[in-house]
Amino acid sequence: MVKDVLGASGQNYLKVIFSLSETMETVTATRVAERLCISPAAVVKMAAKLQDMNLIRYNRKKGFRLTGAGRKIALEVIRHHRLLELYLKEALGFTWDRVHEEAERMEHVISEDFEDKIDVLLKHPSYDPHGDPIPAKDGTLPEVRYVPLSELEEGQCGEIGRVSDRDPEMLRYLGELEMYPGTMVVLVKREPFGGPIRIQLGKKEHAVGLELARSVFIKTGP
Amino acid sequence: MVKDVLGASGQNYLKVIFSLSETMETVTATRVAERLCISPAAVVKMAAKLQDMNLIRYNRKKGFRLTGAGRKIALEVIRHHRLLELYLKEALGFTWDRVHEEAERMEHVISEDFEDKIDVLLKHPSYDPHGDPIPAKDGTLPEVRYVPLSELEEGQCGEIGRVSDRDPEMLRYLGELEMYPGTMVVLVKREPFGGPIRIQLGKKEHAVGLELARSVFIKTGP
DNA sequence: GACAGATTTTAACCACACTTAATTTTGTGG
DNA sequence: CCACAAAATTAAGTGTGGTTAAAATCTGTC
Repeated sequence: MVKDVLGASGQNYLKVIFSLSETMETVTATRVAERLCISPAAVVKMAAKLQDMNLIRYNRKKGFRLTGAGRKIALEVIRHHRLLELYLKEALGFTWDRVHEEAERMEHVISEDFEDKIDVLLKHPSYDPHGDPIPAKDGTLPEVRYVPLSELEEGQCGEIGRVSDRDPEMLRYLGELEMYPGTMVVLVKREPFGGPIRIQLGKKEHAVGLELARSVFIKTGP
Repeated sequence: MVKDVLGASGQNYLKVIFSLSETMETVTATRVAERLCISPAAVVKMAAKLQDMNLIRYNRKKGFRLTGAGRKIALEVIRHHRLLELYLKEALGFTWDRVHEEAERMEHVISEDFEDKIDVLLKHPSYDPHGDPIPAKDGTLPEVRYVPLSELEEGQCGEIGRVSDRDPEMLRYLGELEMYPGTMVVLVKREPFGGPIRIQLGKKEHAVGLELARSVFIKTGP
């Protein structure tokens, strides 16, 4: 497998660079460092190595960009991660707030054979439990463009497309509110001055904080 | 988990020391080095560290001995390994010659939660696909004492208890011969001068080499 | 009891992936 | 244009887990 030239650490850099690229135009060393919880110095050092291996382009101004080879590896790792998340939930009964951590470790050690087997068992799924798209084996990634719940207009409704998987606490809370991908929400009212956002789910109404509303992404009209 | 004070490397030392102890009275640094495919020097160095951590006792004469804490960790890792082997075979359809390698990497990253979940799914199994006993969560290990097929008397028969899981080639070959744990064999004749051993399985007779016969272990009478 | 040949251990070194601290670069307000 | 803070980089050091080569220690034989 292409990625096997790299240790778990290098794989994580590529994965993080890829996902940061989806949100930001320029991915700086400092951003990567924050996401990986390491020092910027370490990132700069690894950057040189990854550039030598032709997996990324890096310069101060334009930040990190993945090369074709780098992107390929990033997608392989992300595919592992998301397939594992779904597998842990569906086959082993993990709750959705626990799958991220477990997948984070397993993604670097499973073989391609393992990957293929769970892919078949899950019937070639396209989305993980948090609504993130699972890259196909050929590197294709379903294009999704959601809008944060916090950006919805008052009265506007939509289906939850995905939720941020980074904070288990938040996931547990979202679970209590039954805010899963696929659920319909209506933004009832946005209280002013950083106040909560009132939303309706089915019959129930809830008031959720801005931080949470920024971590829930809505599939708006076609 | 107790073992989490150690990296994958340290865990492997304990695992290897444990399993070598089952066969040999004194486990020397050189034996451990061979098994781990590293230099004896590396083993001696790690030995000092593990001794500091109170996981082993080591001296030139008596070799390696696990302390209570060391044994506990070794059994945790072995439990992971064997549960994973069985899980990979039963739940994911891996063939028995491939499970060892995969489990070898996964055993160091799965959580206790993962362990518990596959244990339940497999209905608290006692043996892995090669017939090796799976340590219980409390550190209990079914006592098994088998005799190598190569030691059987001519005409003696018995049930295959376990086979060595180290060589995938051999496992594939054993699979072709349908020599799985649970299968009954009769030693028909032992050809002299390091010659093959003729055995009978069901209706079929085979001639197998000494190396193989030393890797298959027979459950003899009670 | 000396000595050859294995083992075992020590020593010096390497790669990896991080750290902190000091330095350099860069973008911006005054 | 200059100073200054923030960001990026370099430098030096750490811990882990390996290597090879040389030194020390055993072991068995004559």
